[in-house]
Amino acid sequence: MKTAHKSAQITLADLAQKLQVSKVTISKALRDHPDISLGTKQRVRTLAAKLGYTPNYLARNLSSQKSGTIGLVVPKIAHHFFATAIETIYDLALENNYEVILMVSQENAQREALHIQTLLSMRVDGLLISVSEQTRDRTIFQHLEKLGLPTILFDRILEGLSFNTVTSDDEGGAFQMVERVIGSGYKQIAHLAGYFHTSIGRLRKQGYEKALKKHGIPYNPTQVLKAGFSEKDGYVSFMKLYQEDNLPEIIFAVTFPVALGALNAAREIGLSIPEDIDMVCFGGSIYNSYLKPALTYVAQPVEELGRKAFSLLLSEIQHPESSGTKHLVLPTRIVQCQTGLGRSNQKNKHKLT
Amino acid sequence: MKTAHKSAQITLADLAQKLQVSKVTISKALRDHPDISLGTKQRVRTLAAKLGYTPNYLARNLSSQKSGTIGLVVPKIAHHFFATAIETIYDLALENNYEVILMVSQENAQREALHIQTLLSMRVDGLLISVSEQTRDRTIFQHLEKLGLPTILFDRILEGLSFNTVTSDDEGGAFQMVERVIGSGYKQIAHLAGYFHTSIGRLRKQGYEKALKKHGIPYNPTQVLKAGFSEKDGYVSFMKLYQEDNLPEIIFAVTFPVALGALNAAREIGLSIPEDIDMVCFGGSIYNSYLKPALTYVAQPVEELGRKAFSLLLSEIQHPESSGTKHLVLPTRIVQCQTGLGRSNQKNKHKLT
DNA sequence: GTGAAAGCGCTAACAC
DNA sequence: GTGTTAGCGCTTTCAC
Repeated sequence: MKTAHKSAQITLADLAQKLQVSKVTISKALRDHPDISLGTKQRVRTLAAKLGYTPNYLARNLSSQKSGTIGLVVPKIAHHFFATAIETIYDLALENNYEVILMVSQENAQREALHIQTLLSMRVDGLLISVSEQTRDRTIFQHLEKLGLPTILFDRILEGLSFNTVTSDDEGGAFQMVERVIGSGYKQIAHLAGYFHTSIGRLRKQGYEKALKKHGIPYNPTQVLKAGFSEKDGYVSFMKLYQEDNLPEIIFAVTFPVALGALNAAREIGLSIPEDIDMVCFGGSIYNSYLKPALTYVAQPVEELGRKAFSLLLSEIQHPESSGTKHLVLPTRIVQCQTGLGRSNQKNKHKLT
Repeated sequence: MKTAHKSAQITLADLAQKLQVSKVTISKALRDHPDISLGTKQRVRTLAAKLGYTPNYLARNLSSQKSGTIGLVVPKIAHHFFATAIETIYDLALENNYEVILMVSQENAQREALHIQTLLSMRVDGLLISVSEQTRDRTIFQHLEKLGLPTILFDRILEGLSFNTVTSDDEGGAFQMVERVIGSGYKQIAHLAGYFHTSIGRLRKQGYEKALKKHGIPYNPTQVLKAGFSEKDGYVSFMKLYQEDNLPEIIFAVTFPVALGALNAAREIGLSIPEDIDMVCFGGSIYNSYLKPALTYVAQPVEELGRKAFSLLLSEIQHPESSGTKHLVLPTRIVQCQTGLGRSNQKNKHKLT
């Protein structure tokens, strides 16, 4: 038999009555306010603990006009980058006495807008957002801008707005990687790209392009496939190249999941990597080292990114007046594994045309 | 230059004033209350949209005494099982007009208790919890019981409490897997187990034990290593077996991450799988198919588990009086991949002692 | 159809 | 040190 739920929640008034003092005294005692004597504090706390009193967050924050809460919006959760960033941010929030409310847009722009609305209605003190791959409509973001709610965009950002941002060096990382690949002797380098309306998609492609240009390799638009950031996208793009008989010597995938999808497609077709076709990507995973072959990739400073995003947000919350938009770009580095080592590693070419 | 934040949040009163009606009218109009005429509703909504009015969740829920929010507490986020469960639950919540507040305990019991407290103070309508591997102190759970707050434990549960639970058939799945392994000709089967104070740890070990017993294989305590559920634990346990010169023919790991850690250790030592030592585990991952070898594993009905947990919670919230504790146990199935196929696959034994 | 009054549980400002 | 008085922004009776 269960106790009816409603009846069980103790309030300040209950404590006040039991102790024959006013609600204010209880409230102050519980918050360790200097006004209250030690003895009273003790008695209050003891009773509160005994009765299992839990302050009502809604009432407290409504009354005090602050929430102690930040909103975190990410496109996905089952993804090394976001899972790590989320954990970092949770840790920092805990240290700084903030609660974080996490919302997952599932790469869906409508859902993203909905979640931001909810967070707004919860009156969070600030927002940390990594934009979905589908986001084109900026209405909700402009609304945020107008509100002046402290908001940091991280990793996947929207340009041309006044938010502070923290990103990896997407263009530079891609450039470096493609340059290295060229250095390994490759000339036909396909790019399984992200959408170009998304910052990381466009920038990584730009890095790719610049590296080609620098080394006098012509840009071949049929080998740049614009799609999303998921496994499925990588699979589809690889298959498209294959069906068009347009497979390159090496693939540079825009994200780790995309590379995984491509790997999967290659395996289905019966091509082995890196012998038949080589592959590198932007972004890693804890699972990469277990792959055969482990992919050479551009490593992002994920934790650093989470930390910077959080601390920027914190300072925005604490000093709302400080002007001047900041755009932090954190350096990436290449982690050399078993791919991208060059044509000498290829036992045979995949096409005999 | 940013607008000061505080000033920008519109309230019911603002709308009421602009429209020269009372706050109540606005409130009702916004909630589509039948009291209000269509014309008024229209005017109210138009203005609200124009001004970017966002109802204050805190005030609304404090006043109405319900939150429309459920709390979700999981041990980890970067783990296939939880990531999937979380996404499923988020989807269902959205469909049913609930917000979910996610808290991650990071396998830390204190943090778990803290988070449950916070959720309580947020006055969530119900709780979905998967218990951390470190949880021994049940105080907070007993408190929940006393409160009568609708609470469902899923996957990692605590026994002997009155909560409804949803789990995979941990014992049955383990039994089946070990029986199959025995059928493949193995006799020396080590179990990298979880903590036995955790439901899944104890039950999976029980399944392992029962299968051995049924087939007349003596239980060897030195080959059952009690540890956590993470990669690190798998690594350490494997190394321990190795250093004690006590490696078995095959390993049955309590979770996928544990298997991964063991895999890692094996690789470091220079043992190949499944040739030198074979390995299977409980629970899969989207990355498994990319492993070399892909591990044969006991698949859990993750989404189903999330769905059932959510719907149990919903019915508890809606019919708090219904008594009788339910313990749903969902069947698992074995996914045969490239391991656990038998000694005929082993090129050579790893020990020549 | 609409609105006035009361109150959700708490905190802030100011007395005493 | 402690308590009184007013709200926070909203919803809920219950009149009109």
